[in-house]
Amino acid sequence: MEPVITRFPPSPTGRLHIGGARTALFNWLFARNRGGRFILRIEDTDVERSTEESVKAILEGLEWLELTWDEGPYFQTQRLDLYVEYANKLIDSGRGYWCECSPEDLDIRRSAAMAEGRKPKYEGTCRLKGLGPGSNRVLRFRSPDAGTTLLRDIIKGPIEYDNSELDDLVILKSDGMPTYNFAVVVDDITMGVTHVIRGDDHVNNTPRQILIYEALGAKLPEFGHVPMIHGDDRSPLSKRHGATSVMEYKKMGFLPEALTNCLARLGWSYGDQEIFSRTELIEKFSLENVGKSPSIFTMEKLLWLNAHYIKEKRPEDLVAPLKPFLSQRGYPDKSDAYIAGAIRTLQARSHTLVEMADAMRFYMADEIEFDPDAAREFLTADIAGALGRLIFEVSELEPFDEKGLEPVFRNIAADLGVKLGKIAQPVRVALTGTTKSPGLFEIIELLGKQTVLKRLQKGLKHIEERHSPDSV
RNA sequence: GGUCCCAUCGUCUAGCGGCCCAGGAUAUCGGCCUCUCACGCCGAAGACACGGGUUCGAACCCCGUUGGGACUACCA
Repeated sequence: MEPVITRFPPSPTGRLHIGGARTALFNWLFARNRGGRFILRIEDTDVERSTEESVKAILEGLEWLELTWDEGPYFQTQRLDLYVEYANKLIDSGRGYWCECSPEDLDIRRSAAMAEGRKPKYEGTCRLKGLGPGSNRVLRFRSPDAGTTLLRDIIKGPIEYDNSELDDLVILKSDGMPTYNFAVVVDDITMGVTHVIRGDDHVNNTPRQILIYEALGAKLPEFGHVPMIHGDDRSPLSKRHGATSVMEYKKMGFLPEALTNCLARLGWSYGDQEIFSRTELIEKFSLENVGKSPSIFTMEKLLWLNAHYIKEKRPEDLVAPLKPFLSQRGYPDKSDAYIAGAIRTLQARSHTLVEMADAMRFYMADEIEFDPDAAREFLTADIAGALGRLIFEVSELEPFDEKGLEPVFRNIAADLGVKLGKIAQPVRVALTGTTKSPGLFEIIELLGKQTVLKRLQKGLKHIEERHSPDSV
């Protein structure tokens, strides 16, 4: 069997967005699954809108998702000779001709046709003029007037088009640049692409492209059109639906494996399985299991998957990805081991690295603030005695660890005839400033005796000040 | 307007004529666990867009309707 070659051809006019990332992922997975090659090609023939910054942003996104390419990035603007060469082949075989119609003129004729209820297609005005190249002239592809073109789509099945629906499309613009439909074909032919896996929005371009393949006498690749991804109102995904670019998800504290897993399951499925490791994805991916209907992208599943991967990772492996979020919050530096320890207690409680970094404040900051509501409810006079005894016993405790801590608390609670929660909550507020946190004993051990005693004393002081006669 | 595509719980989906009065996941709600919050576990509610066919039998096949989407550029 001939080796599989797939490609991802973004146009550098923006960031790598969710839809593009999924297309890239599918191409990458398909190539990896079949032991083939994956090519990255930058389609920058729209010189007006293409930017180098976008190229960088797209590469950055692909790299973050670890969608490594085997060839490229190729740039279409560096392959212009090739398009001219293939255009000449078309001219020589009578399938290409120069056209002098001005865009303005065409516009007028198009809207006139629309207004009269006719098809707004190019009428072939310059077909027989026998024009040569010249300024303000474009090269058009001579499309057949009759017959049909069949697209055998791996995902959607066979689709037949009447050639009469297709008009003579421009293949070389007046600035000498090739148009999309022509450049793709030339590139895919010359790069040996065997499988064109792309978004649904290209289905209707495909018959035109097939016609060009045929006119060039080239072998057709396999086509697979994956359904679009929409926003929650079923309209195309756009900024108003929230984050659309892949790197925004990194900033929101998502792990690349979570996004990858999520994207893979948008449109593709493997029975009832939801969680896929990278190798599993490569192993199990196939175009046969790609669905036909468009899907809506929401963050619900992504959040769940992200929580799953955060939970699953070794704490020490989370340190590096978490650090940017910690320094972003201005926390003082701590050792990696300490951070890893904090992560361990927060893993099951965090959906994103942002959440985790926020929750980590009491571990990192030197001073903590008491949440007013929490302090009012739990830092009350009736537990001052217990707190005092706790401070004493904790200061005496050696070794200072979870195992030794728990009995201390339980004994005090038992002596007072109350449940553990009765003293646990005030202590929690004193240590973390809030009523929600990881397990008390693991917090205490990690924080260390000195910090714990300091915060407990501060808690006690808060109670005393609150209840002293001269305060209200 | 024309051409093309799509249609199962709110969402992602399984289903490829009988295993389905439709399964999983997520989200929601309830319970359990418990030092709080989570996690985890258990449970509840929740869908075959509609109308016609075909067939002994249809979520699955056909036609139509409706609703979405794509394309219709010297954008890609």
